[in-house]
Amino acid sequence: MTPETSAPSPDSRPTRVRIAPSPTGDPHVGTAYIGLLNYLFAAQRGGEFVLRIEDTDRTRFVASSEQMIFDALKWIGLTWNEGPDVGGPYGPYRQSERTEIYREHVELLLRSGHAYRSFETAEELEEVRKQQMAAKQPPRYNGAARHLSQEEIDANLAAGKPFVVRLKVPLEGSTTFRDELRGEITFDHNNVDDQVLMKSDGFPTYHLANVVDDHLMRITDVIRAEEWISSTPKHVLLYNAFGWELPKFWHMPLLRNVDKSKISKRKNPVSLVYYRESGYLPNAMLNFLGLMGGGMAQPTEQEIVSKGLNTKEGDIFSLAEMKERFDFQRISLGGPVFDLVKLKWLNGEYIRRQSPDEFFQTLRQTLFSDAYLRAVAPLVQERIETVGQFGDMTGFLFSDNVLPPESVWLPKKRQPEETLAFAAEQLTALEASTWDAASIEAELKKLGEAKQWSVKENFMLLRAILSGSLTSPPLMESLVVFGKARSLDRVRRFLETQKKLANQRK
RNA sequence: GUCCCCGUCGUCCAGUGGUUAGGACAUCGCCCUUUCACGGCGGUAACACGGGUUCGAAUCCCGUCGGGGACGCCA
Repeated sequence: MTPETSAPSPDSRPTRVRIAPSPTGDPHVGTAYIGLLNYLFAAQRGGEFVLRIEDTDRTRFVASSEQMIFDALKWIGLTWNEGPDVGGPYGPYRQSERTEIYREHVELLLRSGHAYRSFETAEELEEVRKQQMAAKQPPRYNGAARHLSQEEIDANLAAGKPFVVRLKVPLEGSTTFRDELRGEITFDHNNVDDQVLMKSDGFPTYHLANVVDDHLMRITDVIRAEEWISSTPKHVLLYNAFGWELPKFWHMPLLRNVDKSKISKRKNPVSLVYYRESGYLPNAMLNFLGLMGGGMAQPTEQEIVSKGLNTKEGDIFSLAEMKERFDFQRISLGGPVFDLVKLKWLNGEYIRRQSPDEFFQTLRQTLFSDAYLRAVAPLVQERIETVGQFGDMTGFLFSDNVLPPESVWLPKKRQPEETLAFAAEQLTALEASTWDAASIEAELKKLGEAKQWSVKENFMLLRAILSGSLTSPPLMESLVVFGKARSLDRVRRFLETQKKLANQRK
């Protein structure tokens, strides 16, 4: 293990960091947050920032996601030196294109006795896990396959039985690693599971792929979210098994919902697409993310005086200033709440600082872009008699705060409670739906049938939530044009508001 | 439940043994203003608790409590 020392980094390798998003859906604010941190870290040390796509999960793979991630990161102003789109000397940068590499490395581990094949099915494991939970035991793999004889293994292999490869965690002892922000962290090996390294479909899990890639890509500092701390011992064990030098680990605090739980789409808009489409400015978003965790030193009294700063200026800074002053050692470890109220204030500051022409350009590029107007126009062309009526019909597509009164959203033969419950179901159905008119309609109808809601009741409720009115352009088309991220948010906000109102009445 | 991490106003951050515990957002009041917003001024509001260490603890140590994360053939 590395001896404890406060001397400058023993390895004089050039700094290389990476962001490794998984293309499973919309680009996430957490990705932007960790991306920003990695970007700054590299920029401050003259290092390289690598973008690697972790697409080893076939079941959750979303084809459109990768491009959306690129676009979203570029939108907030981050660029990378190496990645699937720009190439680089350590490619390929898509894990699905590196399967041969992982196969070779698994073979190495198998041969050196650091890993073993395991033939249980996912169902069998699930069963065991349930029993363990019921018996209040920690849910863990029991290590049965460790004891398979070579004959048994060969027989299973010959029979074509699917298998996974697991890490053989030592039964005794513990693993200690250094977190650059927290100091040493120790895990007893009896609390570390025999992690699956390669799935039965031949794809590696994150744990194997990230270690192999980080090493091969010469990553010096692993800057990732705190949720990874408990699997870091597995990674350390892997580095040791391969005989590789450890990178430094920096675990960043997790962004939180208002209730302090890990930020999630159920409780907070997390899609960068949502923020872009709702008219948040990219530099405001980046500034806000820089505020999370407190890595930016506040300006000193002298700076405030010499630069003539307002007191609130301490919270307002650009990417360039972050490169200059952001200090990783200052990061506070309490998980910061992603507070939309403050984000909105910050965004307002940025809007007010734009010149009239800049603001005009912002409008033309967002809410009044040609693309958006082109999409909205066909919804109303045959429904209006003067162009002046355009706003009357489409206001909800240009508004942020649409909230129908109960007289509008409550169907005649329904109670408020069952209606809100159904709206929550609609939200779930919409979340799961592909975003085109036919798919949305099918999902909603399926739900209506299951819950005994007529098509009319079903669609009118959603129409009321989306448009705030009983009259609107065609529902499905409106949803499509308004966009998935914003539509979901509108339903979510409707439900939250009604919940609050109900609580007030009590 | 087990393991790990964390703990200053409602929220985001300052504070690294001696401060009237500071700023920003939010909130409340006043001013500006035809309205709203912006802007200006002011107020309410926090060291989770209990033990130590020390002349002195928000700051150091221990415990309790609280919050969070992980415990997947997801990342």
